[in-house]
Amino acid sequence: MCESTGADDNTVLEVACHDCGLDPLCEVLGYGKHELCETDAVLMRRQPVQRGAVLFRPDQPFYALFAIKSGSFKAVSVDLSGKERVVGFFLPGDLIGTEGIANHVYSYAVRALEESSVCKLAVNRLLNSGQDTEKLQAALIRMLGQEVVVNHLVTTSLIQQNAEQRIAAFILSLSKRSGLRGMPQYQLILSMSRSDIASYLGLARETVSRVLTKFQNYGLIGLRKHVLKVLNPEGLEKATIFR
Amino acid sequence: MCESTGADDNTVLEVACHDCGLDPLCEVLGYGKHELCETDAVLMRRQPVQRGAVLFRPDQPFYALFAIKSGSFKAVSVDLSGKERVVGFFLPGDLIGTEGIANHVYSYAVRALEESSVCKLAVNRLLNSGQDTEKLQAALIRMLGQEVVVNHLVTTSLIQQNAEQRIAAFILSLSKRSGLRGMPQYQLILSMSRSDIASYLGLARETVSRVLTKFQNYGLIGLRKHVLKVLNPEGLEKATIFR
DNA sequence: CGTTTTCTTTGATCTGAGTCAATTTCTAGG
DNA sequence: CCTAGAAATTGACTCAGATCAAAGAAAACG
Repeated sequence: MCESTGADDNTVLEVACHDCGLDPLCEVLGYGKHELCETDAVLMRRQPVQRGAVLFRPDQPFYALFAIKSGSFKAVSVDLSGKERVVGFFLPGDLIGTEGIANHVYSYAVRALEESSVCKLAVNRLLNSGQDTEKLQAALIRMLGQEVVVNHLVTTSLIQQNAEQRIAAFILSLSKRSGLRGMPQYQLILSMSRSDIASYLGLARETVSRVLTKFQNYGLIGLRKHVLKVLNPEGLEKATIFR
Repeated sequence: MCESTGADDNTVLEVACHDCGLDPLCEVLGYGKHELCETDAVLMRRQPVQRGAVLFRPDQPFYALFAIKSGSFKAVSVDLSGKERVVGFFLPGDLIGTEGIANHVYSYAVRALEESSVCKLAVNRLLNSGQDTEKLQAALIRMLGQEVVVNHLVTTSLIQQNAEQRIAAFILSLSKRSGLRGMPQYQLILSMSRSDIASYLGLARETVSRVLTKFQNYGLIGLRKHVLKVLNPEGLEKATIFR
């Protein structure tokens, strides 16, 4: 084994492979058992990533998919007017880079929000890997199909909602994703800044701040520094509905 | 041949197959040459659809992908609060139903906005079709990958924009899609109602109305009934940027 | 450890877009 | 062709959330 996570700090939260978005492919590849830490490996597991490090930049040729093992990332793209916008957050188990499959280049920059680790699948080496092509393709189809579903849900809900609804939905989405990946559902680390959240949700950072304190006053959440506790999930759920 | 488009009306605008989103699959299937109009066919081409007719409803089991040959459709879903929301418009060449691939059910209703025709690919019959599975899968991957790219673009842009920017971007997106599919780029038919546009963009229908007249006054577009002419594409492009 | 810089919160004000209401225009049906 | 109902436009008013401003809390760094 060559796991170099370093810290045996028990606060490091990792997804189990069977809860990860890349799992369909890893399964076909036998979890890369025979090629761990080889530089030319198709699947490289648990690569450490420093806080602030960049996985890839826009217009860089597509060469790999990433799955987050631990930590978190943000996706940033620069729009036509030159402004930076956060276009996504990624948590353990999430899949990064799927747009590159059709585009052949990445379309945004992805930056680590904290000390993290990723599994890296070198797609360009996949076809020469001697694996069963049909199974690989089937796995890719499952993953892409899932991606389409999730993206569409995000889109259609955010556009129609006001500030409170967006923020309630944002918190619940973090919470649900975390739970789905076998991690604590009601205790979240907001590793991104308020400005990042605001940019992602299309709000001013002052609004994010105000709504978060409002939610605290209502007892929906507890927030201390960057640790967010979901105290009343049903209440938050209702907050996403009423207008 | 058994093309039953009926009307030889030369105003009916159709995409050519090589401009269609379903083409990667149709190509593999040899465009269904040998099975036109068979009821158990894998690929059924140019099925006529009445104005107002429904292709599928939410929660209905996934069984087919559709590609629009002519006409237009809207996707409608009902949110948690019970309100109907337009979540997408489809033009000739667009692919409908991709979310069903992973979900196994459709997630919204799709309704024809006018007299239309579609090509229908019975996915459940695809695997038993005796075709080369590897090629079929590769085609599906290309299509899904494309879908991921397009969806993400739509999402991230709409959320950050004000009313004028959204409407300018909406018009340009219709225009570009139309041009991309080999159809007139600067003369569009707005087959959907103002309310539909408003619902899709997350605006009030009065706002859509006001902005459209503003754009007319600025000479960016010409609008008579449901025929929209893009008079100044660069101007519209700028309108998507400045805030 | 103190200093600087960045991030966050809170308050005051302003504005874009929603809502309500009244016409006007379009469409479908007889 | 006329008429009823639906869709679209236009105006007046209101309010959610942006912007501006300033103070307070954390993080970064020599």
